[in-house]
Order: sequence, then structure tokens, then C-alpha cells
Amino acid sequence: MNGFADTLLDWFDRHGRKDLPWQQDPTPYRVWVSEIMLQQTQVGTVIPYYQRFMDRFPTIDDLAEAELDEVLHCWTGLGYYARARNLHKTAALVANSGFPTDQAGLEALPGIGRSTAGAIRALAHAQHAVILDANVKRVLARFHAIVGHTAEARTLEQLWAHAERHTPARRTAEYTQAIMDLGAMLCTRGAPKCTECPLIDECTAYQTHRVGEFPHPRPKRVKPVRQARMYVITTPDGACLLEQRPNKGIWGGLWTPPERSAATTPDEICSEVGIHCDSVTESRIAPRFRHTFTHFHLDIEPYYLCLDAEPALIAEGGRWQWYRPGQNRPVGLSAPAVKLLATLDQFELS
DNA sequence: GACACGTGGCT
DNA sequence: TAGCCAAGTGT
Repeated sequence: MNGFADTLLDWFDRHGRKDLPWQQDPTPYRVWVSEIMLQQTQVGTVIPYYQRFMDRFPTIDDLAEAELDEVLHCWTGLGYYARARNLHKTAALVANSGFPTDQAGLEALPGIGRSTAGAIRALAHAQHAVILDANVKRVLARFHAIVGHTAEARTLEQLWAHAERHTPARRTAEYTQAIMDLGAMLCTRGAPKCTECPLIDECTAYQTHRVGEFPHPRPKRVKPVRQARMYVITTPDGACLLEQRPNKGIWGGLWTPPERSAATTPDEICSEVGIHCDSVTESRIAPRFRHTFTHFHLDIEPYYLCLDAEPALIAEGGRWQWYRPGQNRPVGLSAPAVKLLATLDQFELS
């Protein structure tokens, strides 16, 4: 007998989400892609990306045979681009050997950790497997009034133990969806709907009037600020020079205007790119844009340059490319870069 | 254990 | 509004 799971399953039958795109035809491939996209990303953000991705890569073979650039292009704007690179790598890895169905085999694949492996097993294979995502963490932290923030090893250990104890061997897929739905729909971070919660009678945090205390917040940390300059170089016909970034680091593998340290001068970047400086006129310095990430702020100062004539050049080893809106679209142009270009457009530069 | 990795939602 | 957080994993 498992009161926790039975209560949750009963609630799920009446209120749970059953029409999410990846719940229709939940094959291992479709569940896997959805779980990767859903890492640190909310459902509403994922849905349009998931549908476009599945239209373009209906099977794992389609994904394995595709160029990484095209996969990154589909991912542009979703963030955490290592997920896309790992997805592509994994597709190629398992194209011949087949997709593993056991915990260890799944966890050995790039981008799949303990929780994602559990989700694939539970949701796609109806196995008795356990997940621990942010929703489950929040529900369990409140239900058991668990002390400590959820990144701490000691706290994680307790959360995993509770998660394993609660997860039933029967209807595991539905239970998995149920506890995530509870976290997303009722047991939310702010203003949880406790009076609608089926677990209200057993919830330690609620019964002791301490719902607001759990889960404990992450300790504050001062975020360093990184400054950089992004050179927006355009031609008279509206093309913009892009550089493919290294796979490591921010916006890995994506195409953005060339980014250099704030100390770099326009002359230096023109010389490096191979543009003749006498054919370039500095138009103006655009406003700064600040991107806030988990552990740092990125201050980018776009530096806008306009060429007098369209140069013949560039493409040294495929690292450079001209982006022309509406044609010859580069792959993986990052959302920040798109916004940067659009915003600069509004300033009527040139 | 600490940190890197993105973008958008929420208060 | 500025800060916190979200269907976590890799190094």
C-alpha cells in the first residue's frame, strides 16, 4: 500500500496533463528529446521548439544523419546549447547499437543523467524508475519539510531516498507525470494552491504553517560581470558578418557577430577579419546589453561598423559567414544575436 | 563541491 | 524591478 502514490494517481486521473505533445505516441526517441529540452526549461517554452524539432527530425536516424549546424539552428533561442550538441552526438552513437533501456546504459550517454534516464525508463518503457526534477524536489521538500537547499549533496540524498520510496511499481509512468503536474500546477514556487492539493493532510510544511520556508533558498552569491564587445559589421545590402563560436563556452557552436574584449579596437577587428579598414566607417556605438546568467552577467557593447562596398571575402575555414535576412540564412544564429541585430535596426544605424 | 551553461516567467 | 528560479548535466 502506498498512500502517497495512490492519492497522487487519483488526483492525476481528474486533473493531470494528458495532452502534452510528447505524451502522444511516447516512443523512447520522442520522450528522450522532450526530456532533454525540458531540462531547466519550462513546458510552455519547450512546446513550439519540440514541434519544430519533431517536424524536422521525425526519427532518431533523421537526427543522426543531420548536420550539427542544423540541429543547433532548431535549438536557437532555447538555451543550454550543449544539450543540442549532446543530442546529436547521442543520436549518432546509438544509431547502430540501438537506444539503451537500462539505467546505466542511458546514463552513459552524453546529456542523460540520473533523472533524465529515470524519466525515459518510466515514461517510454513503463519501467519502475525514479525521477527527481525541480517539481519533485519542491513537492518532496515541502511534504517532508526537508532542510537545506536542493543543490546540497546531503539534501539531494534525502530527496532521492524519498522519491524512490514514493514511486510505485505499478502505473509508474502516470505517477511520474502526476508528481510533476502537482509541482507545476499546484505546488508552485510562489503562491502554491495548497487548498486544492490532495496531499494537504500529510504535508508537513502545510500542517506546520511553513510552506513558504521550503525548499530552502540557494545561498546568495555575488555574480561577476564579464565585459565584451560585439562587432556588428554590415554591408550596404544589409548583410551582417557572423563568426562561428567554439563549442565550449557561451552560445557554443552558434553564429554571432564577432565578440572580442572591450579593449579591442575597430581597426584590430577589421584587420583580423580581413576587411580593409579604409573601406569601413564607424557609424556609432550602440547601447550596452546585459545578459544575466546563473553565475555571471555578460555586458555586451555592440560596436557598429558599416562597409562602403560589399567585400568579396571572407570564409576562412568556414569560420566567417555573411548573414542576409531572408536568404542564405546562417544556422544557429543565437537569439541574443537576433535581438541585438533587431534592436540595432531600430536605431536606424548606417 | 563549485561552477558553467540560456532564456523566459514570475513577483 | 531586480532577483530568483525552472522537466539537470558535464567538468
